[in-house]
Amino acid sequence: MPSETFFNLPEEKQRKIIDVAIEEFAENPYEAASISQIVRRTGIAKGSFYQYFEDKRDLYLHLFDMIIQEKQAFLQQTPPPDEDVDVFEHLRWVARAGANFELSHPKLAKFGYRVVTDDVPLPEETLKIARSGGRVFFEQFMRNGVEQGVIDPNVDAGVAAFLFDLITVHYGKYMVDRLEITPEELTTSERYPLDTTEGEELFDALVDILQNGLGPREARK
Amino acid sequence: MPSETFFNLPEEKQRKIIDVAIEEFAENPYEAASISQIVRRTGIAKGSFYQYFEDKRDLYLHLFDMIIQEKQAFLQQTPPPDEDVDVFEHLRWVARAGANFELSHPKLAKFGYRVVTDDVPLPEETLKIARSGGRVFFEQFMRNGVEQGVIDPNVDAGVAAFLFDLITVHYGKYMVDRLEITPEELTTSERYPLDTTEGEELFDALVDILQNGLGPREARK
DNA sequence: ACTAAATGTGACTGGTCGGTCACATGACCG
DNA sequence: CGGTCATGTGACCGACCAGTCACATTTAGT
Repeated sequence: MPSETFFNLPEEKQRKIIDVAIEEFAENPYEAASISQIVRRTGIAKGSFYQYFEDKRDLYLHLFDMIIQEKQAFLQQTPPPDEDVDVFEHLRWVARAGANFELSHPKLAKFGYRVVTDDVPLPEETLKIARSGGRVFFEQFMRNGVEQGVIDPNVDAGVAAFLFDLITVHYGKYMVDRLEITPEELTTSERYPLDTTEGEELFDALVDILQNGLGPREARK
Repeated sequence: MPSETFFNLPEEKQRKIIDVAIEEFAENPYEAASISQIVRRTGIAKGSFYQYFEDKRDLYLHLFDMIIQEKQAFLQQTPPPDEDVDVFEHLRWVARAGANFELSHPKLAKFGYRVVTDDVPLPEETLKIARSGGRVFFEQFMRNGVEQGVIDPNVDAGVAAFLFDLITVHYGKYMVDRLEITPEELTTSERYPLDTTEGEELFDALVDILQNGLGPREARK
């Protein structure tokens, strides 16, 4: 936890420190991220930094908490569809919200990505939740779908959840590649670049594959 | 490229160095992996190391080459099915071969995983190939499937290739988790732990989802 | 204006790193 | 033997790191 001294700081200074720190931890693996760099780039003295934070890990944990909160706030901004709507509609929302977050907060997303892939000094329990959280969530998801009769009960729920989890973590990055969205567009445009015809089509394509598979369609519909 | 001096070394010493180095680069991000550690753990002098390799990067590149070769040799050991076999059968082979490699060479797989996720000093072109290679390969794969009539031509090939790529990179790890395979089993058992009934079922489950989707099946077959 | 508490500062410590180099040891050959 | 050429060695260099601390500066209360 940052010290009270830190929270007494003018808000602008707080933000500057946090922003620079997030950038540093987004661009470098935890071990390589450098406090010396952070203080250099914020223009504060090393000693001041250590009056705000106990140590490197303390800063890291604080950033993690902030990002969790920011992401939750972001997701609640476009609330999920009702529980009883078609699960595929729900899945579509999850994928889209995740991708939009990645695009509108690329630094935060990069940070989050490192949390689940790098070696990082979070409490063991937190790590487990962050890493398997998706799977647990999606297994429930599958049960809902089966109940609704829109998911075949013979499908292996674990494998499906594994797929969903991968998708939420990686689909945003894929879309950025594919739509050739430049960093400038991310910061300048007001609307989310995925809320376009092209973007919607990509979500449709994904959900379609998951729903109907790759096999030929003549037999159905 | 390692110097001739290195290749003149007794084979056992070469292997020891390589093994320790792979372990170091598998366990740590490139920046955090330490030459000092490597020479400490192999028991050679720092100076000797720098007679074998130009620098850290040189060692890294050499390891990368070795791993590529080893993986290719491994894959050719169980050759792919004929080109004209059902693409889903082919996909099954790809996923299975990848997962088996991950299980029988966990250190190499970890190393390879870092290549595609970490920041790593490979030549730009090599990196691009390593990272997008899967997608390009799988797009061809999709074309074959459409020709065979086992893949619906309306499916978005790019999105499907994206899915395949994710799967080959991550499915092995998922299976190890799910089957609760311990590290000992990996080193002691002679046969690949995935060539079991349970393992086969997991491959079936995956291919089934990709082929038929998650939707209810009454309408088909 | 004086004081005391809060905040700011950067040189410094002890450590690790990648990489070098002057020198020691060994192997082979006459 | 002596000589020479390949190989081995570890102290050392400069750079950077996380973290500390004695001191300087600012702020606020009186």
